[in-house]
Amino acid sequence: MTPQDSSGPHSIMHAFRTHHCAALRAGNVGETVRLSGWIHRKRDHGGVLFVDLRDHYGLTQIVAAAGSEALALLDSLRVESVVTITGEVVSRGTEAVNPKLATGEIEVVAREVSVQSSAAELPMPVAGEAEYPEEIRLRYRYLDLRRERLHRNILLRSSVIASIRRRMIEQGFTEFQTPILTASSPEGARDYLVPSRVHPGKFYALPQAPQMFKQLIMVAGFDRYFQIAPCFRDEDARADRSPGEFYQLDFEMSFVTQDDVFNAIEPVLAGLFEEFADGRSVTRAGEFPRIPYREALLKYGSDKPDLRNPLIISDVGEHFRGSGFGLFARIVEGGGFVRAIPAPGTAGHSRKFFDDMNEWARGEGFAGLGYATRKSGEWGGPIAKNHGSEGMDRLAGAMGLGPDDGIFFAAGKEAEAAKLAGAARTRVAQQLGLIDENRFEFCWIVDFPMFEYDEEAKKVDFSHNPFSMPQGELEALETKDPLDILAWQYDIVCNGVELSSGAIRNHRPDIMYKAFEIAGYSREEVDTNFPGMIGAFKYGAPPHGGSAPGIDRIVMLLAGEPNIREVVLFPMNQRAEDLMMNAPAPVTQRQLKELSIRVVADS
RNA sequence: GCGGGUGUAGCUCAGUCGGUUAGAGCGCCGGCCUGUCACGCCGGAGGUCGCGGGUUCGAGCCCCGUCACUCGCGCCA
Repeated sequence: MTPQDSSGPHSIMHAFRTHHCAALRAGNVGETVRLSGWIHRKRDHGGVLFVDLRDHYGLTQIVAAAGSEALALLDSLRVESVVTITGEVVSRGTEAVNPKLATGEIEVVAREVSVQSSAAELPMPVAGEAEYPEEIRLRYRYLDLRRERLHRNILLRSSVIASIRRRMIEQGFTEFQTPILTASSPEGARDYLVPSRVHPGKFYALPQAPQMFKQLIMVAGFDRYFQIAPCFRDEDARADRSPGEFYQLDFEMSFVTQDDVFNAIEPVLAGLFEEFADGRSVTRAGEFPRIPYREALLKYGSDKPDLRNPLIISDVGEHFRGSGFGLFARIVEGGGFVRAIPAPGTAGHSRKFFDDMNEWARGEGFAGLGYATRKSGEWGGPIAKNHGSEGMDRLAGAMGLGPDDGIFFAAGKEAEAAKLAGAARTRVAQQLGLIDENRFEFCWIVDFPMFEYDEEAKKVDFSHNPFSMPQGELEALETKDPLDILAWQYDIVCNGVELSSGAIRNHRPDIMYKAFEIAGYSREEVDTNFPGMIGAFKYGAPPHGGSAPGIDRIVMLLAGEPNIREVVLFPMNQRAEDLMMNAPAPVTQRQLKELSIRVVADS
């Protein structure tokens, strides 16, 4: 660690420390050492004062003896003051050993104390694990970051990024940097704009992702690009989505099929997660399940299914056609859907359990969640009563349920039924404790539809990424119903968290013009909006594809944190404000004038 | 933009049916204590009950509005 470690007590003392605060052991007893750090806790016994001294590495107990100058000085300092302590390492003796501390066998008797910086009364304590309001945590982020949990998360993040770089390079990838000041893209999320001084009235945009650039890197003849890439999107926050900015493991490969991309990245992700799994199991590389988009919506009610959840949704509408349960019969006959979610082993659950689920569904904005109870094969609840035991038996048989398994029902138009069924599947599994927290379950969602019908605009539009290669290429675009065309597009999902979406790109101008034509865009519009890319593709572009797993979400999963702010050093709040730096903030008239900007007061 | 939750001491929270002077723990300040490690003990300071309005003899509590934080929906090619 330091040159003094091996050279004994008579070496030249460093100004601040000979050891860090997790270094000293029984073997150092008798040495004179110097430590620097924060006063983590003080325990004043009158005749003797204990101080836990903390730095980046850990804690060491300092003792100040009765009547010493050290005691008087330390006693006068508040916790979180920064001090340098010089003193002798002594053994604690068997009774006083603290097994919870790496340095618990020893303590340092303070002979000399110098104050580097004294701390004012704290707005939030550093020691301990109590919860504090987000606003205070963000405003005093440097204090929050001193706390053990956050400190550990940020170090984990650093280790994860280092591991990713190593693994990507091992897979033959090369890291490149792409521009931060670039052009606004008409598709996608709202951009962050940056005004141009030299070009009044014109704006740069911060990249939502280096999408265009990485494709151009492939056109430029490089192969296997990656970047730990900052991305900027002006979208509202979620627990797993930072407002403003986030980082992606952005990568792209040339001359690849979808399988080639999967084969390249599965070992990176599986290896990374195994490295930091800390005892939790991880889906093995080469064994990530591939679930078609439509199947995911049916079986899991979501395009980002949590495969730790064993419940599978069934489409049971046909069972209710002409049924005595009129509500479902009418929904099915009107072209709607009924989806069933198993509630295994709920024979002993109270009526309240089922009613509470219905209440929850209403609270989420749905019409309601139906249910049928079952105990030793006997059905209960209004749906079963009206539908009849025989019909219920057939339905449960088709779902493969046992005599003590209840059922929840989500009914409505296709999208609504799927969404409710998916939310209910998650909720039921949580309530019944069916989700194993000690697993990382990866899957690919594949075969996304290329187009969808936009009800609002009354036209066919791209359903996800307009630059994906349609399956069947030009022939499919020219011969198939657009709504039946699938794209070479895929998402990586882990434990119900969407880590990324990616695609085999459309590298052929003729196919691109045709795809945009189906979505109602002219050749001229394509040329105007995407000049860099469409222009480049005219001079020989390799088939290529890639993806971009979110770094923040990966660290969140590995750290077991429910909120992305816990794995970001200096996050913004939900309204995209940095409370510590006070951003965004007004700027001077002079700055605005230089940029030819006039701010108009709004409403 | 919309919906749910929260808002009482620096921090975490309690506060009964609307009732007299709003409490506790931590922290802070003062004092005591030589083996603690979430040290302990005694004492003290500290409150616009988010803000505004209303109902009432009386509001931390009820009503209306508003603000802040947060979770979700929309949004996120």
